[in-house]
Amino acid sequence: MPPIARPQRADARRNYDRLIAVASEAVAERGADASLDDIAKRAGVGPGTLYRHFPTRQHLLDAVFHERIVLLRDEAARLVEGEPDPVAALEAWLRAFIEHLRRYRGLSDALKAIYDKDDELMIGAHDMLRWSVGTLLTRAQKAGVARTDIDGSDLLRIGHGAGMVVEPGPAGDERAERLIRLLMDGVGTTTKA
Amino acid sequence: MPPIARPQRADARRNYDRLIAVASEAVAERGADASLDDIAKRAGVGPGTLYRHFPTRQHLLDAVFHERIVLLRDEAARLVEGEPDPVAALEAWLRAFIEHLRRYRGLSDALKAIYDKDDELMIGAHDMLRWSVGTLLTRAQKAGVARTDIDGSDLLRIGHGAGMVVEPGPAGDERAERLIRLLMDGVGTTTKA
DNA sequence: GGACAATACGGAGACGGTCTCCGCTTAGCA
DNA sequence: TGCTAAGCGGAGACCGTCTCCGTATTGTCC
Repeated sequence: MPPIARPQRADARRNYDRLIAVASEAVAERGADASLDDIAKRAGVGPGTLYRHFPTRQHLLDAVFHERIVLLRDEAARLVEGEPDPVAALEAWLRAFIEHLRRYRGLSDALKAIYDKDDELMIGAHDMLRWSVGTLLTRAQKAGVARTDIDGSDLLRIGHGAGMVVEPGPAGDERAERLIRLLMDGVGTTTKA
Repeated sequence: MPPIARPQRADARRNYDRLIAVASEAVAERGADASLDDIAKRAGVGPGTLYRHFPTRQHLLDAVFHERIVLLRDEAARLVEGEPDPVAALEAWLRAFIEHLRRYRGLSDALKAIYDKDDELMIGAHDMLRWSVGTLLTRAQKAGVARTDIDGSDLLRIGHGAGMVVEPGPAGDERAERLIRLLMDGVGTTTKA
């Protein structure tokens, strides 16, 4: 799936951005099966416009996914900057990551695919995630408060698994919290060499 | 979602069983979105018949899910009987479990739901899974070769996460193997108190 | 600011999957 | 063999997907 270039004309760009924003809501509300015609309608454009910008549902989902990952990277950057405790920072980011997975459940296939796909969007997402978790984990490891026999990829994958297994909404909040504590437990140096 | 009683008349029962068998194939091949009319056609019945037995797609998926879980329980029983090494038995079952998840990817939502749903089918599935993993794990724990601070539920959940994160087909085989080894590593008594 | 490409829009409609309704068929029983 | 309850199945309404192409808008050049 080749990446779709960002459109040039002002009206096109406006519609493009709007579609992503509306789709983002729709995916959170109704999952990956949200009606595309409905998304187009809510964005105030015709179906033709949606399909020109995003030839398949997957293109649209990928774009939404990318947008959410940007937010997660920003969160990581903020934590590196503003949270001096490396463990607290890592935990906060993992919490945000798992929240993302629970809320945008329909996007978890996209996350699974970042390892394989090779278009610009997905490579970008992969890099951002690696940077986020890598930076936070390395910092904790250098401070001697995280075991050194795991890497960002491990943490990402296990966080992914955890996020997918916990239902969204308040119903799963407590279980999510338990899993996060378990994970952080496993990351700490006190647990294992 | 109330459970659907198994039909009584011979022809109805024949169609019911056939639909599940065909649906099972279809889900493995095309995922949870497989066309229901197509499943009906492949089973040699009209769509009306399918929808009478399984009012919603979820009913059909649940039935297929239940059938697969029966097989996993049988596998556990066989291992308890025929594999004297408790660790090897547990590992073999986990491998089968993860294989199931990779192959019947579309059923993972059903697995997630067994904790909440309260119809007969799902309670049965939950019990069978708990029995399977519980029996194998307890045996290993009693033999002193598995840590005692985890229970079947933990193992089920973590196996679930692992199975969902690895792509199906030969492409993911190696990664699946790595995760299984990691899991078994974590289960062993050498690792943790 | 007018005119002209180039770019983009949008909705009618074909297509395919979902699900229902109800007239017809069959199994099982006496 | 005849009766009746149970079950069958397909026509068709409905809804979401996606395309095609006539129309509209943008940006540019003078």
